[in-house]
Amino acid sequence: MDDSEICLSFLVRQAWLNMRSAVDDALAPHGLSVAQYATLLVLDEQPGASIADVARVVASTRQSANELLAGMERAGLVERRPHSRDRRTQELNLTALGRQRLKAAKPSVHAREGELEAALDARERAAARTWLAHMARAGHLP
Amino acid sequence: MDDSEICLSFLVRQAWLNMRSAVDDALAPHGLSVAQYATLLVLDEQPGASIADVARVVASTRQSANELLAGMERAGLVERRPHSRDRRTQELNLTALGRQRLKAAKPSVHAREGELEAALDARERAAARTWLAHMARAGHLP
DNA sequence: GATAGATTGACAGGTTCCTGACGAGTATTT
DNA sequence: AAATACTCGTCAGGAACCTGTCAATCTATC
Repeated sequence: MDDSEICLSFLVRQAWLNMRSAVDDALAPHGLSVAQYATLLVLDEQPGASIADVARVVASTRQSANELLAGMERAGLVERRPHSRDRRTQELNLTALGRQRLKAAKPSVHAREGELEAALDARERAAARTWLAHMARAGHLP
Repeated sequence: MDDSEICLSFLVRQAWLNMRSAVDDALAPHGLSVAQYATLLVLDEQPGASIADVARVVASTRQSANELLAGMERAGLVERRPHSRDRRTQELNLTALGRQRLKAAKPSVHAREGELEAALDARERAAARTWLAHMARAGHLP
């Protein structure tokens, strides 16, 4: 295939774009964007996290996370209240609605992703995962 | 394994973000952005392509490609002239400068990418490539 | 304790990319 | 030949994200 000439980065980009739109489609019926879904995932695993925490986990910036969370608060998905000990930060927590939406959306996302890689065998899937995990982390050590 | 809990898409996103910044660093000395480099690659392989062609290959839109190409024309990297047969479209071609920049930058990009996945063996790299190629194409059938 | 350094959330401004629409030109159908 | 349906490049406007900066606050060192 002619993809051998093309840069490896662009192959990763195409894969990401394609998966993103697939997940977006799966998320649309639940009224969530991909970024919002990611934020819900983070806050479900780390309740009480700060805006900066969320930004770090999703590899974004404090500002982007701030704007995103403002919208999510307006939608009643999350709740921000002052931190008990650190007066700079805010504690972020899922609301009941946020938890419910996440619980409802998660199977759809997993199903859509599984559907995409259904044609590949377990060995390739596992190898891809280790490859991706490495590429996501490589270059941060020096 | 905490990777099983996290969404697969986000792993791909992180890998793409990481590779993108690495390639960006490799490209900076040559005065090129990632998008410009991609466009140079496309026009080197398909001389005389139109704006819409470029947009299709890099999975972007005509408008984005148009803006990008306007800047590259200003920088003297590409040249746009009216198509000989179709009066709607423009023929895009690399200038001598564009070809020279591409030739100079390509080894840097390949070196940086190879450096990133240096710790992985050939089997994993090959499996990742087929996985990525599949994920970049899956879901276009319906 | 006091002071320097780092961190948090917010504001302004800019970049990049996208959606939607338009006129001009081409391809396809009747 | 005429009408319809595409496709082309481009303009207007907006969404998403980033950098740079700021005061307020916490942490660490002297």
